[in-house]
Amino acid sequence: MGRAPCCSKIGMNRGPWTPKEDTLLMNYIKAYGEGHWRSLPKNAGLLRCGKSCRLRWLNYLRPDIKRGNIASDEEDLIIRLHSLLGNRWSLIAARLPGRTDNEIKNYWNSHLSKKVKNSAKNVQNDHKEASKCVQVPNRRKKQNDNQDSYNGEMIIKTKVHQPKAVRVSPLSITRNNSIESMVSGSSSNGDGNNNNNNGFDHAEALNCPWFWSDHKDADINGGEALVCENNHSDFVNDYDDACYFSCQNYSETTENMLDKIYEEYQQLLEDENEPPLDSFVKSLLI
DNA sequence: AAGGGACTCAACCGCATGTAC
DNA sequence: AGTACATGCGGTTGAGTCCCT
Repeated sequence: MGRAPCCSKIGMNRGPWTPKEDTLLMNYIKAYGEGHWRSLPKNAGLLRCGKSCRLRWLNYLRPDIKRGNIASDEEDLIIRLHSLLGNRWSLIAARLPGRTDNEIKNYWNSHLSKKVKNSAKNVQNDHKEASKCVQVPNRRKKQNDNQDSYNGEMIIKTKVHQPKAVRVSPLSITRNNSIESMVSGSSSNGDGNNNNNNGFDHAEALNCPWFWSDHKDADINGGEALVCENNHSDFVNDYDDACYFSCQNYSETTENMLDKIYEEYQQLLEDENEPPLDSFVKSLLI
């Protein structure tokens, strides 16, 4: 006997969502917060599987979803993070504010994988051409083996770490965006039912390119979205303010920050005294 | 204009993990 | 400790659209 389905599919709507369904879902989440996905469709009057509702919310309806084309700096970061993390889409998405893992995965599969493959091919050809003319000393050659090019710039080719897919808790990625704090980790309160807003620090949010919340399910950057249970209205207002602020400042700060994040990843890789990437990635996970 | 292949992306699926009891 | 349920993740699918012939 196989695993029981997540919900009865009899009488359920499938396929594309209608605007009416979207409205029902948005209104419900606005009023009661997200979570409890299994019971949500029934309570919201939707003929949808809970999983489907969750996906629709996370990938499409969340207010912090960033629409529009992926910018070149984002693209660059995706490529670099993918070289480090492999197909860990949720981890990669966690470093790209407003982007969903699904979006990044699709973008990778439709655009970047080919682009990277072509770049690799070109580099290979270039190396072939170059080796016809110049004998590269072994040591130098070895160094070149660790590099790849993308859009004319050299990027470091590192071993792709592809551990078994594990669930990622957004809490493990702390809100000051530093690797040190990621490794040391901010602790979870372990409380799945958060009615308290005590984690939402507006001032702190305003100091971040995008804000981080202690609220277990309110990490807009970690693939999780705003949750507000009963006292949602104030929280939503704070959230909207923070979002507005983060959008305004995002473009000014993101590029440097993304580079910084990547440099920190690299630093960990290069520093022999530090735990290997495997440990680092584990430190991102609970 | 038609048709068919390529591409995109929302949605689905199965499995792994977390959590409550 | 064991079990059932809830949730998250990555792979895959398929409908819609675009583009070329």
